[in-house]
Amino acid sequence: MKDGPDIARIASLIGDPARANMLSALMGGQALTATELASEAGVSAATASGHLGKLGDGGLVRVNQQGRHRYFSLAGPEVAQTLESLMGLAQHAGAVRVRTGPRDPALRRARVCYDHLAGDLGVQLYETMLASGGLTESGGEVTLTALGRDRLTGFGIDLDNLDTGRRKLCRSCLDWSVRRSHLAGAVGAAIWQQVQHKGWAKRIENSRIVAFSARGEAEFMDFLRV
Amino acid sequence: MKDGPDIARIASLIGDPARANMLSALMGGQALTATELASEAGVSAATASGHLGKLGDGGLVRVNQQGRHRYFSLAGPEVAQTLESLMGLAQHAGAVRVRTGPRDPALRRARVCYDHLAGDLGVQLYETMLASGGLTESGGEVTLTALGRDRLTGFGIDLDNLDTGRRKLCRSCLDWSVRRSHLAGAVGAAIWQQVQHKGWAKRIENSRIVAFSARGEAEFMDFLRV
DNA sequence: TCCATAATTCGGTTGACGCCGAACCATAGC
DNA sequence: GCTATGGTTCGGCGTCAACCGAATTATGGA
Repeated sequence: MKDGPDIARIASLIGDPARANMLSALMGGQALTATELASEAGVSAATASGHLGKLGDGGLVRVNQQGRHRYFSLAGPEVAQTLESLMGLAQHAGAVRVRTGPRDPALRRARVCYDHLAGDLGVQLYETMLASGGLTESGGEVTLTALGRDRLTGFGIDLDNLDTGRRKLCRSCLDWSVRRSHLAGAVGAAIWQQVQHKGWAKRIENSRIVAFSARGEAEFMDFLRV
Repeated sequence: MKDGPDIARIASLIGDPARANMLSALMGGQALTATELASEAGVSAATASGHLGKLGDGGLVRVNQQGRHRYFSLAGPEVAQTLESLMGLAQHAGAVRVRTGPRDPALRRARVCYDHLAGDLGVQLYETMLASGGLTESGGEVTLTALGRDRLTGFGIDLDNLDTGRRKLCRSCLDWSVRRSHLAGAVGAAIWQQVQHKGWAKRIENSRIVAFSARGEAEFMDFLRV
């Protein structure tokens, strides 16, 4: 009633089913057009437009005009993190959707979280990088070591180009399915890009699930073990 | 529309202003009665009762019957963490309440977050414990070292009694004002208990602000420096 | 036993918001 | 220029949920 940020305002933004569906869809990390989001949410284009306006005002999504298309994406990693956090709560409260098909285990194994890898494999990546001394964590801050930089450069990631200062290089993000952290931030995103680029894995259409090829998964595991 | 936890359900629970006020009040960590929460939210007892029922169904609050009073508290640390996360977003989106009085700096300096210390001092505690080797962090898991256990025992905390397995001993919690982590979990709660017990600080009535005495703050700082 | 206080349940009102269709603006391509 | 398509704005409809007062059920104390 008195102090602190106005939490109800943005929670109610997320609290509408149509908007929540849109945000969930955007958790895939891709920018989507208004009509795609409308179909994702199951509402008409007019309704979707209204919702997207509100999400924009609330600072939850960003717009990117491109010709006559308007591409929407999450406003930033903090938004994605909050959404994951909410998913964790919902999961815990047993409020999973009825439609929990056989795809669910795959979702737990590997999925895309905004713009980086999550699920079992994402957590594994993060933890082995810590254990092998490529990353260090202190005070909630995650940083690359010299060793880690070397290894990523060898993996084909151009770190100098990444470190624009606009976005934190490394960040830990709590995983709703595994309940441990995985690697987010610019480096997390770059790794996911590279994994796709090498053909090790790709996203399943219209889903957050990441499918590794047999060979890709083996190579990924090798990369972890180094 | 299809997969994952039902995020809209619980977000809409938090999204109602009256309920959000109640939850914010419970972030103080104390259990409050239904009437106290009603006045906190500015609604009638009847309305509050309805809200509390919903919050209970949604798994966000726990009830504790004591005589003819029913004490409500947050269902767990995950709930508190999610709320802080939402506050961070709201803060970032500039959606702070109009009523940002002079009390705000005090809130940033030291406050109680559910059942442990937050704000500048909370973050400082966490970071010096990491830096001095009392804590280690790995894969999002925070653990006490032998050194850390010694120091806490010397501080007057009975760790054996704390480690019931029911609750994680250490956990990092993202701070919405400082945007870095502070120490939560059973140990975080115990430290806050002990700080109060030693008379170093106490909560301001009906607020999350923690007021350190001059002497108490000095002693706290000494404790950090060891 | 009886009264005061905490809390929930019920009925009815009201306002807010999500929804759509249709009309309207903008861009791209011919 | 014209036309197709993406997107927003407007008006009106319907529903849902928050709200309160009053009645009802517990509990504790005199």
